[in-house]
Amino acid sequence: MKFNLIHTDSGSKARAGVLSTDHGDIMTPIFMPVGTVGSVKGVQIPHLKDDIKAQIILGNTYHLYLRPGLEVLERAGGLHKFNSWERPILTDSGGFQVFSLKDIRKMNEEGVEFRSHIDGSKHFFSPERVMDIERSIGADIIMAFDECTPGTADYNYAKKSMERTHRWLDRCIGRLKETEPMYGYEQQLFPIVQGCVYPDLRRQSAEFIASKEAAGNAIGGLAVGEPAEKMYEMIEVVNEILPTDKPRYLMGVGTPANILEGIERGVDMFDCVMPTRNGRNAMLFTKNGIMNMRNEKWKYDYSPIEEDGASFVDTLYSKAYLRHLFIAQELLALEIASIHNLAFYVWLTQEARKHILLDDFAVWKKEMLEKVTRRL
RNA sequence: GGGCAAAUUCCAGAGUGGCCAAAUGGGGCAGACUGUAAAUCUGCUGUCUUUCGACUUCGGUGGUUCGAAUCCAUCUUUGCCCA
Repeated sequence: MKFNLIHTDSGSKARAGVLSTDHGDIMTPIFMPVGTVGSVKGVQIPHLKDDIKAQIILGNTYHLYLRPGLEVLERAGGLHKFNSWERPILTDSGGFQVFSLKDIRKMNEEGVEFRSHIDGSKHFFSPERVMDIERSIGADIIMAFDECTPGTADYNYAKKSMERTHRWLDRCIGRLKETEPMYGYEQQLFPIVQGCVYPDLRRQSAEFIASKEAAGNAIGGLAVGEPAEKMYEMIEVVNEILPTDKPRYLMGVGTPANILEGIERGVDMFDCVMPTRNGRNAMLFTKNGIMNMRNEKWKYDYSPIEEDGASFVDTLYSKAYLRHLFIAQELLALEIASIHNLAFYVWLTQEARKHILLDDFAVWKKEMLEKVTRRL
């Protein structure tokens, strides 16, 4: 895996680069659609590839481990073969599930005991176990097993949690050294910076993570309950320390505005469920603002979903028609909205890249930010 | 022609003397959603008012009662049954 930093914007910290993997290149900054259980909900591979122009998608270790299970994935030859996505894949480790499924877990130094949200069965994840599972899934980029600290955590908890994430990281690295990729291509571990909203913890964590000299580094534990301004401040603190010659991945973020702010502060990779989940709930993101497609105001609006939109769905279908599909609870509504939002998100990051290369990112971003946050 | 049953707020449908502006579901309107336990969840949905509250509603009309969607009379409409 190689990261080639092509240009850094002169008016900001925004960067354009190319991350090369055995499944192809990724033009950063990039938005990565989330495909938790091995599918980007509601979107078929050809649309993902040719229309949305996704360059890399996510999968989730916790979910794939529970269903379909490792046996199915291994016999398929890994997740790429199983879901027919031949481009790069990144797997999250289950660290976020430790956070979001907190009612059905027990955590200690060794790892985390979960109850399956599907059938209640007991399972145990340790850093070593998670690395083995990520080997079986076979993603190009595999995330370290961390604890995603809530944004509201107090200093002491945040510190302890961060230190445990660091110890777990060493165990992840150790395990990967003992094992080999299963399917003949490279897998690289991205460690995760924690530290909640406390600048000194974030600095400490960023230094620890940077010292591991991983192929790429992630910033976790943001957009989990803290104010957006805190998040931006933490990104700045961390990116002061993380190496410039490695990609930086801001996990789970976010709104189009969050992404623009992240890029401006030197983030290269993003993922978020927002375009798909909110899309399924009738929220459309466009370069001119946000639309709730269930609103009555679109009832007789036969204009395209988005003029000059990033996807074929934008001009093929009208606002009134898409509204009708949502009101009638037609499956097609979910598909159209998901395709639209994902295409917009990928377009937004690739457009940012274009302006970084033109060296006018800061100007473009300011204008875009204003448009993208409007409510239509 | 005779008999029986029923008419409730946008729809369906509870309610059978005061706790009823009226359950519940649907529909409608709006909001939330950030490393996906989410095609999910929340709020509002007679009128006026910021709230408190006031006012008008349960097919029509007229009664009984301190008080009626609920009881009585009658009319209208609908459904079912018998000729």
